Amino acid sequence: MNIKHLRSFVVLAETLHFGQAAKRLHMTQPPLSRQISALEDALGVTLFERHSRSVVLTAAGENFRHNARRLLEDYEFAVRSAQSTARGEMGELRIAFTMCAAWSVLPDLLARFREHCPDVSLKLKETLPKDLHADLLSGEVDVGISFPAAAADRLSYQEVLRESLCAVLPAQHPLAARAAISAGELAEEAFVTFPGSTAPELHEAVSDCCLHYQFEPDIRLETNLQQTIVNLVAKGLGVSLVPESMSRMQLEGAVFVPLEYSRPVAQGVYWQPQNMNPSLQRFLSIIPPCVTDC
Amino acid sequence: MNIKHLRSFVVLAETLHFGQAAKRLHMTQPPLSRQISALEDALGVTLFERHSRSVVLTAAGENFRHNARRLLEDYEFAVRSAQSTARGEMGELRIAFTMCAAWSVLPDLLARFREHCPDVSLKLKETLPKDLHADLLSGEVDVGISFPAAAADRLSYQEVLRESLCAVLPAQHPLAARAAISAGELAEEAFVTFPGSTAPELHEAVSDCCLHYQFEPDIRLETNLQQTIVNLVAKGLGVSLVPESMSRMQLEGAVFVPLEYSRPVAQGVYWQPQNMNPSLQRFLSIIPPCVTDC
DNA sequence: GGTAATTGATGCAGTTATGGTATTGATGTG
DNA sequence: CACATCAATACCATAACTGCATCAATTACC
Repeated sequence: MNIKHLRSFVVLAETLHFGQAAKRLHMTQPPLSRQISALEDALGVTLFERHSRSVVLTAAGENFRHNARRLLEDYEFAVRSAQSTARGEMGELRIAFTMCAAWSVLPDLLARFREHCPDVSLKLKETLPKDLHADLLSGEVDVGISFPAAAADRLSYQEVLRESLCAVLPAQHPLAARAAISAGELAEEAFVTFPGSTAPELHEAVSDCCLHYQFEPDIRLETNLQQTIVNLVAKGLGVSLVPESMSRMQLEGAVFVPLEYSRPVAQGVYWQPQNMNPSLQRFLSIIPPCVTDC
Repeated sequence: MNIKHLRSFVVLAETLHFGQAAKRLHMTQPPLSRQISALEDALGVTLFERHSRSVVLTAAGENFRHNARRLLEDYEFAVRSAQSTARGEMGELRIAFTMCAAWSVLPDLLARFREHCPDVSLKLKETLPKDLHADLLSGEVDVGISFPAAAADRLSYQEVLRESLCAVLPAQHPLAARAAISAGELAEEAFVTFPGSTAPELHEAVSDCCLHYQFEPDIRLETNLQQTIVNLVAKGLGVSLVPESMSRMQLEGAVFVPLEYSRPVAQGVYWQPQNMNPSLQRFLSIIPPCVTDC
C-alpha cells in the first residue's frame, strides 16, 4: 500500500467528497475512487459509507483516520530527519581532546559548532595525546584535538592555534613579579613536566626552550596531566613551561609569566579523511582560521 | 513511496546484504537494488554505502532505520486497529438506560459485553424512559435499555427480562413480615408511584395489579425515580409496587414482599436497525435469551 | 598469477498498477 | 420530466515493477 493512498484517504476523510478531495490531491475523481476502493480491499475494511447524496466515515474509517494522519506526519518527520542527518545537522559527533585543548581551542570550537548544528549530539572524551590517534584510526572517535604529531600518516590535520609557552612559577618565587622572563633564568630550577611518551611535541618544545639557553632542564617530577603540573608548581615543588592558554587557570600559589623567547606550540584538529559522518564535514566547516598568538 | 519500499529498506538495513535481504523479502536481488535506489532518490539521501565486499548504513540510513521501523509497526497497528473496529471489537458504544434497567438487566449485559469486547469504550447515560427513544432516533445513543414501549415504530426491540412486581412496605407495616401478600390487601394504603408520563408501561402494570382486586390506588406522592420511591416508603410515607429486581436495593426501613399476583413487567434492548456501529452488532450478539422470572 | 566465486548494478521484456477521458447509473431538484 | 450532482465503471496510454540474463568489480583460492 502506498503512502499516496494514505494521503488520499486522509484528504477524503476531511472533505467527504470525492470530487473536491480529488481536486485537492491534484488528480481527477475516478482514480481517487479506485484508490480508496483499493485501500479498502487491502485493509479488508469498508472505510466510507457511500450514500446517495453524502459520503460518511464508518467507525473503522474514523479509527483509521486518526492513525493514518499520525502515520503521514511521522513519515514526513522521518524523511526530514534523514535529510537533516545526511546534511550533518543531526546525528552524533565523537570528539577526543587533550587537556591542553580543553584549556585552549575546544570551548570556542564547541560553541561555534553548537550554534551551527544544535541537533548534533556531541560525545566528548578527554584523552592523552598518545591515545588520540589510535582512537581516530579505529573509528572510536570522529575528531581529535591535540598537538600536531609527527606520526599521523593516514589522518588529515588542520591547525587551529599557534601559541607560545609561558613559565609557571610559585607565587613566592623571586621572578614571579616580573612582566616577562627568559627561560635561561630558570636554568638552575627544578622542573615539573610531563613524560615525553605522553606528548612528545610539548616535551620537545620545552626542551627546545631550554636548549636555546644552553641548558638541560632538571626534571625532578613527571606527571601525566597539565593541571597537576600547575598544582605542583603552586605547592612550590618546582617550575614549569606550559602553553600560554593554561594561564586561564586561576590557581592560588601559581603565577604565569610570559617568556621572552619560546618555540611556538600548535593545536589542531585531526580526522580520518574517509570518515563519512556528515556531521564531521559540518564540524570541519566551522573551524576558524588559525590564530597565531606568539 | 511505497510501504513495500520501507519494508525492503528495513530488511536490508538488518541483513546488510542485498541477496539475503531479497530472499527474505521473497523477491530477486535486482528489483531490491532498484527499490533501495529509488528510495534513496526519493529521499534525496544516500542510505547505504556500497563497498566492494560489504554494505553499511550511512548516518542518515541509521537514522532512517529507526524511524522506518517505527513507521512499519505503526502501520501494522493502524491496519489491525481498523480491522478490529470494523469487527466491532474496538470503538465506542453509547448506551442509555433507565434506573430500573440499572437495577436489573444492565449489570449482567455490561459484564457479558466487557468480557467479549474489552476494547470498546462504553458511554453510559442514565435517562428517563420517555427520553430514551428520542435519543436512539437522533443517533445520540446506540442502545437503549428500558421497558417495552407501544410507540417504538422505527426501532428494533429484544426482550431480556420478564419479572413480577413486588410490594415495598415500611418495615413497621403489619404486612411487612409476611412471606407474600396480595395487592388487594393494600387497597386502603397511600401509594407512592411515579407519573404515568415518565414510564407509561410501569404505571399501567401497577394500575393493573390494583384493578385486578377492584380498587384504584390512592396515589399520594409521585416522583420520577424508583430509588426515591423506595426511600419515601422507608420513611413511612406510603407503600408502592415496584419490579422485583428493585428488591436488591438494601434500604433500612423498607421491606420488599412478593405479590401473589402481578402482571409481568418486561425489560429489553432497543436499537436503530440502520445503525451501522459494528460494536452494536457485537452487543446484540451477546444478549442472553430472555429470562422469565414470574 | 590466473581462475572461480561473490556481490551489487544494469539491460531487456513482460506484467501490473496508475492516471486521464468519456460515460453510466443513481438520486435529488426545479 | 429535464437537469444537475456525484460516485462508479469502461477504456486506453503510460509509468512502475518484476524476473531473467548479464556485466563489472572485487575477492578467494589453487
